[in-house]
Amino acid sequence: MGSSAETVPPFSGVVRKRRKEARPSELTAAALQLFVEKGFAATRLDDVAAHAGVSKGTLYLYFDSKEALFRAVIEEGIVPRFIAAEQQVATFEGSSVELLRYLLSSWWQQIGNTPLAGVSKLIMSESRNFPEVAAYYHDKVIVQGRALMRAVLERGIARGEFREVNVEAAIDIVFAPLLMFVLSRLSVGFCGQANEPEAFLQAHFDLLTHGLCRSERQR
Amino acid sequence: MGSSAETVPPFSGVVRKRRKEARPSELTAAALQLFVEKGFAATRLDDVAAHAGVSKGTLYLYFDSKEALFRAVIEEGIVPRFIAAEQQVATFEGSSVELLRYLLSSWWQQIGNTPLAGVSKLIMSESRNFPEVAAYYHDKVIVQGRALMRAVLERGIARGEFREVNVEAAIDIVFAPLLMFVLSRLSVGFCGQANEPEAFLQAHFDLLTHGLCRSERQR
Amino acid sequence: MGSSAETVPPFSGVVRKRRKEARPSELTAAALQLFVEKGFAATRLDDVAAHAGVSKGTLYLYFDSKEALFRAVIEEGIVPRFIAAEQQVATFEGSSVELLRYLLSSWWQQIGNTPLAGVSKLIMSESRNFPEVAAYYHDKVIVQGRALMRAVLERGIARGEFREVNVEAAIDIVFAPLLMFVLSRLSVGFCGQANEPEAFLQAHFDLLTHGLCRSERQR
Amino acid sequence: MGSSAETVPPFSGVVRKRRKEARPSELTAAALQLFVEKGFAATRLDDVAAHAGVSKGTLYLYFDSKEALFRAVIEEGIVPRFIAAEQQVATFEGSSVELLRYLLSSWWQQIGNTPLAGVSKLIMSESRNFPEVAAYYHDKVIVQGRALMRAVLERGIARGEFREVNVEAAIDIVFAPLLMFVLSRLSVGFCGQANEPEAFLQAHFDLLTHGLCRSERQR
DNA sequence: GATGAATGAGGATTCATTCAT
DNA sequence: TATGAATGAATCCTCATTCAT
Repeated sequence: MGSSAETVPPFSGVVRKRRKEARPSELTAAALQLFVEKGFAATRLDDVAAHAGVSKGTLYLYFDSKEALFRAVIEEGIVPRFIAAEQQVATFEGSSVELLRYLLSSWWQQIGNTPLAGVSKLIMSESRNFPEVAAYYHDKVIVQGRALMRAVLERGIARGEFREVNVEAAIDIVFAPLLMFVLSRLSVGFCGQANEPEAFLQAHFDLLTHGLCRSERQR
Repeated sequence: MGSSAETVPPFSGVVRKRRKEARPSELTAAALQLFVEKGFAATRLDDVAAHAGVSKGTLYLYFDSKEALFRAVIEEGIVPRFIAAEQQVATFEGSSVELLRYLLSSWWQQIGNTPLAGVSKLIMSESRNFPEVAAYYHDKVIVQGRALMRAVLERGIARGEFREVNVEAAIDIVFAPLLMFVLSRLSVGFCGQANEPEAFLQAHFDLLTHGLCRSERQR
Repeated sequence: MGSSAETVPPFSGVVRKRRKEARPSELTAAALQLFVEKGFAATRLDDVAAHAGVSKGTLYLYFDSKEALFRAVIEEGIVPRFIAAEQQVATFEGSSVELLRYLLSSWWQQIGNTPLAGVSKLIMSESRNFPEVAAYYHDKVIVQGRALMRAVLERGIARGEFREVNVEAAIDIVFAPLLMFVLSRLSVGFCGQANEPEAFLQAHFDLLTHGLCRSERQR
Repeated sequence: MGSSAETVPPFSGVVRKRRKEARPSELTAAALQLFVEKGFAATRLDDVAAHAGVSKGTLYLYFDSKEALFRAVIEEGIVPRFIAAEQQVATFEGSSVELLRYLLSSWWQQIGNTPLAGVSKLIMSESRNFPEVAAYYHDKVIVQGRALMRAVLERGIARGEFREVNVEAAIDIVFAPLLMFVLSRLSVGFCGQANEPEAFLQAHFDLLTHGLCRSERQR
């Protein structure tokens, strides 16, 4: 099989590389860290190799090029747990507020508070340079994630729990503080309190559900 | 400094030696665009020069190095209109909701919807590579901006218009959707509807003030 | 001067990774030649690499910069054989004239008539541009060499063989014709007879010991 | 006028440049100083212009190129006083020792101890890069100077004042300490006592005429 | 004549990529 | 499979040279 797909394979192709299974995740982990820290162009493969404890040449046993490594980092960073999550949303029994809280909390624990959060920054920084990768990420993550949140919001509206808000906008507005918090952490204290995630999450949830205003007439 | 040819070069056929004063901002404008699009490291100075309509060497008449150009881009992108804004906040007569809307709307019109928005993305992407620049930006922009928003929120709370929220967190939460919207636009459609800013802003404001939930008991 | 393998690597098919230890001195040798010929600034690293039979980038595997290469050239060009020589001077049994002749002859054979002579020209040409390197050379070579010659002259004076001359000046005066001869060769026939070193050395020695004048009363 | 002298004029041509007379000697003086200090290639015309107190462009009013400036520096640095000197040698009445001393002393005062001394260093450093200039200098200065010294030495030998030395070698040997002293000064203390020219000259003359050895039998 | 902004070819340096071991 | 020496294209930066003023 190594014979055919030598040249640049289509990004979303199935068989990108022999030895795909053998790819040490140390390599992509090291790459993710450095790409997030310095950006793609400013990261040297020497450094990636050093961080992973291998020699420079070894990288090329597993990845055809720096760009292929980038793609692998993104691919590997995509957690396709959406189907399970969709199932949970569909069968959730509690209130929509509880469902929302559960979802945000899950995201934080499984992505936002892990190295995977870096993928978000990476996509944001590099998407103009790698449109196909960005498109891939968009389809696999953003569209899916938005669908999930859309389901939650529509559930709440349908059940009379939520107001009839602009759902498409609300999806982004709900995610935005989490993403900003994460991006801020990966930059250099973009936000104010990059140190108390729990309090921040709690405050976000509180504001989201209650709104800022004290009572009807203040609005 | 001649009276006429302040901005656009006078349409005399050839323009050798335009205005030495105007040149730098043409260069930083081109640089901002490309830095935002490709990132600092991936931007070639040749390209910057070409975009500005000058030759490579000309850049070095105004900036000592690529890094100095980056610094200039950030510095020039900092709008120190905070003092005036502070004054306005201090003397504002209307409700805090109106004040908040005014502030967000102003930011959108004067920064978010202009090329200056790129500076935010730039800082986010490159702050790890340029800590001093990031620190400078932090002091001049983030701290100031947060102070402004803090004043608004505290005003609302003091006047009984706003609930007693976690102010520090709220500051970030209020800004986050605007920033994400902007970052999304500068990336590749990170959010969903990167095309209807007004609706998005309106939805954000609505959600912010009213909250998601229909009534007290839903929460 | 061997006919065949001057430039071409030994006839094993390909020569990747020769001897990592031998490489640097091949590079400095090439660099010395070109630095002497063209001067530091006018020498292109491309040329140095080509002369050494490697590619441009290879230079940077061994030297951090062009300046580092220059320093290495000088350092490698320093022959610390002074201690042995000092010993010889201290224990020499013959006349001081013989000792002097021996010393000059040694210098000629071991330095003046070898590529190392180029180091002298290099130091002379570039010392203003590389003060620390010049200082290093001064300490390691000039001071040591002068000490050696001083010992010889003072020996001769002490033993009544030499007149009581101005020793410090004499040191330089003794060396000057040798150095000039060498510099002349490396330039473009600065002196007259750059072709008969032996005769020149002999004439210098003769003049040095006998003086120009025929007899006492001519002076 | 731009039509005629466009192309590279032969170096020794008569009409090299219009405006030759008008050439401000500040320019060549500044150039000489910097060429001697840094070498030709490492000297920036900006610096030359700044040292001369003019703008960069002004240099090109007087010299077609950097190389032309170099040529002018050398040309201007050549003191064609040899004919007068030859006359003096031919008609000198005193002893050859006195004549020799007079000559060395004159050289020191008129060249060695003036900025013109730099020309020697320049020629030595750059002759390989400018063979025609070196050839020109050789013909105008070295050949003439050697002829002068040859005349003195042959006069002394003919009159029985000097021993029958190897004249061609002796010429260089006589000049070498002076040149080295000068080169040393222009470098960075190549010799030992770059600070007492008179003593050095005296010592050189003493050694030259008397020789190093105390008496006949020491030799 | 004089200026200095503008140019762009040239050279130092970096780093992704290759390949013999 | 793993290595790291070697490569050379790409890019930053310099500076001699030009030319409109």
